[in-house]
Amino acid sequence: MSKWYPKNGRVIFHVDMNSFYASVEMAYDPSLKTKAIAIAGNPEERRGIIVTSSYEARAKGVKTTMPLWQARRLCPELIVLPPNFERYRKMSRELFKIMAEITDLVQPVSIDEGYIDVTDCSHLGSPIEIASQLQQRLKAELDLPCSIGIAPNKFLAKMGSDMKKPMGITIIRKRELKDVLWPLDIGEMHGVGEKTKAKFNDQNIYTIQDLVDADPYLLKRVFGVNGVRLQQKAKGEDKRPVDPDAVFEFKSIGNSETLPEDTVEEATILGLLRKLSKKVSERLIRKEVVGQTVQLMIRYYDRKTITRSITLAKFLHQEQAIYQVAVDLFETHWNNEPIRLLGVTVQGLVDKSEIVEQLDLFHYQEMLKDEGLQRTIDQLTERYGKTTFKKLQSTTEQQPRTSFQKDFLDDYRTSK
DNA sequence: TCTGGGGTCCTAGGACCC
DNA sequence: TCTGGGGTCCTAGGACCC
Repeated sequence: MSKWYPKNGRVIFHVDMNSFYASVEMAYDPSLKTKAIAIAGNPEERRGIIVTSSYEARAKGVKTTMPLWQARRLCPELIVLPPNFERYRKMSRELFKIMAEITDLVQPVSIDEGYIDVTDCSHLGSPIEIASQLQQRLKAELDLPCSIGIAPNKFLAKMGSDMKKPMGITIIRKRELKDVLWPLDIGEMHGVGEKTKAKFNDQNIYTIQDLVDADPYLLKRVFGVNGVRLQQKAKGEDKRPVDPDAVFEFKSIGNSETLPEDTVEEATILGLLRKLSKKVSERLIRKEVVGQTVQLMIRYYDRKTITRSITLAKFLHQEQAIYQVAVDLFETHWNNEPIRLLGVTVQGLVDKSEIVEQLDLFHYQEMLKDEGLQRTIDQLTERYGKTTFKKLQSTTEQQPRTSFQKDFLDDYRTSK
């Protein structure tokens, strides 16, 4: 083992692509290099925002999430491109393929960043040599710049990759924390956003050092488990492993869309719900998963946002089924005020192969449409309670075992 | 002329079970 | 007839990240 590797402990990389979407566009069209460019959702529409921008644009004050019109005012020569996600996904696959040549222990965390556990890669050189080679390869073969953080755990590696951009390599060692990490503003910490920063400030915590020194009981009381966890990380402790399989463990799949104009028009609304349901269904089917909960999101004209969801007795993945539930939720919960955005998400995902019972759409239709049956279900729900009713309904449809279940089944059949 | 779209995780309250 | 307390599931909302 090389002397570069600690005897105990790990060596983790965090690889972060620099202004990824803009860099991909520049790689495709080199004439864009050195120009101020930005990727913005729907450049034609009034509600576009900056998704990413080149360093030239950033120099003019253009920032991510800034409304497009504001960016154009700051930087009139800005070249605005619509996002080409197909292109970015393809590039993403290429760069993770290159990372995977180092080791299998690669965990993508988003389209443009990932962790690599190189603890057992000493045969390839020192960590800094491996990182440097990786960075050069990504630049040479894909024409994409990246920054790499090297540290004994994920959190510190993540903080490291953020410190030198573009094309930086930063090593953070445990013994250097007090010099390189702790002086930073608490808001710089990964996992601390605007709200948490303000809350920390209320407790007289302004730097990461302050968090390290804070009373753990106070943190637990005011911030819950998150406070304690953040303090652990600030101290440089983070045991989370690099998990190559995490990327396959989807928990939800959803699509949402802002309307060109706020609307109360049902035809427009239902049209969008249809479109969103279709998109979600296609993604579920492509990933070979089914879900049990459908969530509808409504954002009103004043940005007030509500979510309403329902967990079904069966799993679903088909467009028509998702659409019906979404419409049902919509009809029930819409307050008739103008709508800005709609979203449809399917949660509680399970591999399709794990589901014995296949969902049939008409089961849900039956429940909704057959008035008589619906009344029966309502009555029985009232008699047995909602949770119990659902449970009993599914168990007794197979084979009742307890006397309680048998009684229920009698009720169920009689009233049916 | 404000502020997109894809997610994850945590919390808190209510219903219900035992 | 009144009353506990632990645990799970479901739902809604919020914070955060890229």
